[in-house]
Amino acid sequence: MKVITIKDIAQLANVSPSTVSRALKDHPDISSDLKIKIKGIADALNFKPNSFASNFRKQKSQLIGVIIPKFCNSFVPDVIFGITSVVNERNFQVIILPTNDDILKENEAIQKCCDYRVDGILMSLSVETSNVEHLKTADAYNIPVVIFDKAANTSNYHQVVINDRLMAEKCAQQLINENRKNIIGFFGHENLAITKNRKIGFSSILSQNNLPYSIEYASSSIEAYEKTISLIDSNNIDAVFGISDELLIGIIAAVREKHKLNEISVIGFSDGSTIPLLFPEVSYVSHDGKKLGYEAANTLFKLIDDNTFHPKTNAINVELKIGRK
Amino acid sequence: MKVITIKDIAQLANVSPSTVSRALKDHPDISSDLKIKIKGIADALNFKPNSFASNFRKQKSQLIGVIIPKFCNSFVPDVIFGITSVVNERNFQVIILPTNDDILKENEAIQKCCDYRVDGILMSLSVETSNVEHLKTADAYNIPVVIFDKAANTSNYHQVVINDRLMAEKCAQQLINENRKNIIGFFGHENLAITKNRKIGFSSILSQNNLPYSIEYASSSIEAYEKTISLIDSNNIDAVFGISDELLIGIIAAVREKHKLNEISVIGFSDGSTIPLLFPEVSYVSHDGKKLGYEAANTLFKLIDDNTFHPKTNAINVELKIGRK
DNA sequence: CTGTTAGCGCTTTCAG
DNA sequence: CTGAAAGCGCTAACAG
Repeated sequence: MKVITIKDIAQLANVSPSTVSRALKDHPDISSDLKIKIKGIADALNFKPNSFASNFRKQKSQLIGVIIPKFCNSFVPDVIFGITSVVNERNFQVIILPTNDDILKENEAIQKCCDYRVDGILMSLSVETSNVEHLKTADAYNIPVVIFDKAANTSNYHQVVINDRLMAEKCAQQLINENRKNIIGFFGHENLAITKNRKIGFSSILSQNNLPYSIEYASSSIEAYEKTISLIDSNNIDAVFGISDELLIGIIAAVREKHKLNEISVIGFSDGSTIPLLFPEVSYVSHDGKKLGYEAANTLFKLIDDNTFHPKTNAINVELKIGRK
Repeated sequence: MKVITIKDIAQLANVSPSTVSRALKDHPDISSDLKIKIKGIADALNFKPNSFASNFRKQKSQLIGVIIPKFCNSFVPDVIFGITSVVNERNFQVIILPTNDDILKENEAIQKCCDYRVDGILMSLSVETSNVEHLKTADAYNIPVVIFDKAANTSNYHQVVINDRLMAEKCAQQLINENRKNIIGFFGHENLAITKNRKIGFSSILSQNNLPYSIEYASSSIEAYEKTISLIDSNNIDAVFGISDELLIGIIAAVREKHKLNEISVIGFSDGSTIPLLFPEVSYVSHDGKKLGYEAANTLFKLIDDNTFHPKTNAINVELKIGRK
């Protein structure tokens, strides 16, 4: 079956292609009679404009590039869902480029976005990324960028993050309120601003209160699980903080296996999709990925619509939900 | 900063744009001296071909449309991850179009894929979709389609699914081996082939063995949780089957709250990302989303490369992992 | 081996 | 109010 173009309609209507183009987008210059006629023909033939061609002509792709390290857990998919909702609303499409936490792939992804002439980039940094120099490529193509979630501590780009430090402080404060005395904190990769900021918040409050605590690192559920198991065996811990759903799952698995769910307080950052229903005793900072996605995408569109908009870091509000004991 | 085009390079090299185009893609007609010269200039100017333009010219987008109902859980993201790996490997990009389980949006999504002239469509059906007539649109544009996971029971499209019926049979058989007598099965939306097939498998084995069982439906963790709570209160159930991670989480939460984890056997379909670590006592059919994604994307590329390839439904192998008691 | 030319489908001045 | 013509950046016949 042949795909209909503007030319075909023009021939049938005995007008020029430009007239068809104008009529179909309700250009005021075209008489309403002609509009009706042309639209009738277009409908009859089931004409759909080739958005590829029109975007090419307009030198915009109507594409937003989303660069992420991984799909892990439900947080990232939630963010993507939030982004996609906003982006589709504006009749753009999202292309997703995972970097697998590899800075080389991150570079390639930025380049791909430029090759595809995306109209904007949303990016969450890989653990290997300590500066954002490689985004200069996007600048050269005048593509606006918003960094979300895994951000840089200093950057000249817009950033949408959650208030990591403050919320980690609240977690620590909660453990103090519960009168915990022997606290462990599990964190992710040290390169990431979210690790740094959450660690600062967590540590500072405990130090101020002269409470002993120790810092552990883990990069998977299993690792967090194994470390927690041995910590429970060797120390008399009474509280564990986990920086993400992934680590919390390992921590909880270990605490449950050791039958310590009533004695050890577990707290951390979670999207609230799984843990609260299964373990209502766990307290968590509910970081809603969708909300972050909405915010990041909206910020990007502000930038697309008005490139005089000034770069800033925008922390969205999240809540600490106290577990039921 | 100006974006470099082939023309710029042609001027600097004193050759025609077509020569540049050919030289850059190692066309055998071009002398190697000239190739070196042209590539040198291109590198020096940091030229990157506008893939948008070249795709337009070649009438291909290098885009694969992925139409999914939701992002829920980690299964779908895993599938997308699998798809993206294969697709990126081939230098294509993925665009994701969520339908939110709405058949109207599904229609729109198909149309969007056509508008964007994607080179292939991977699609998982919405719960509202009972036939695949609307895919005719894609046929009209000669866009190959592969349906994955949430498939139609009869269709003329390629399908990549897991062997739902067989694996549900194995689950039922496992409960029989465990000598369970009072079994509940939780299923999702009745429209979906995966529900139908898993229900048939589950029911047939239990019926054959003259075991009583009852069928429940739930569309969220909470619903499964609430129904399980009241079933435990009112019946003397000793086993619960759940069709997905989402339902299993609700079921497990209820069983745990009622302190019945040792008495009630829980079994179902899961991606194995969360449940096994937290609840090693649960048996599950490990349906690996990545594998499904790889398979679906590879099938699509076979179709793109060779459109004489015949439609068929391809069930990938999965495994039942028995929980530790 | 290299250049000329036309054109992918659409939009948008410019001219009438 | 409508048409003619140019062009987005690249590719590929065709010609030499």
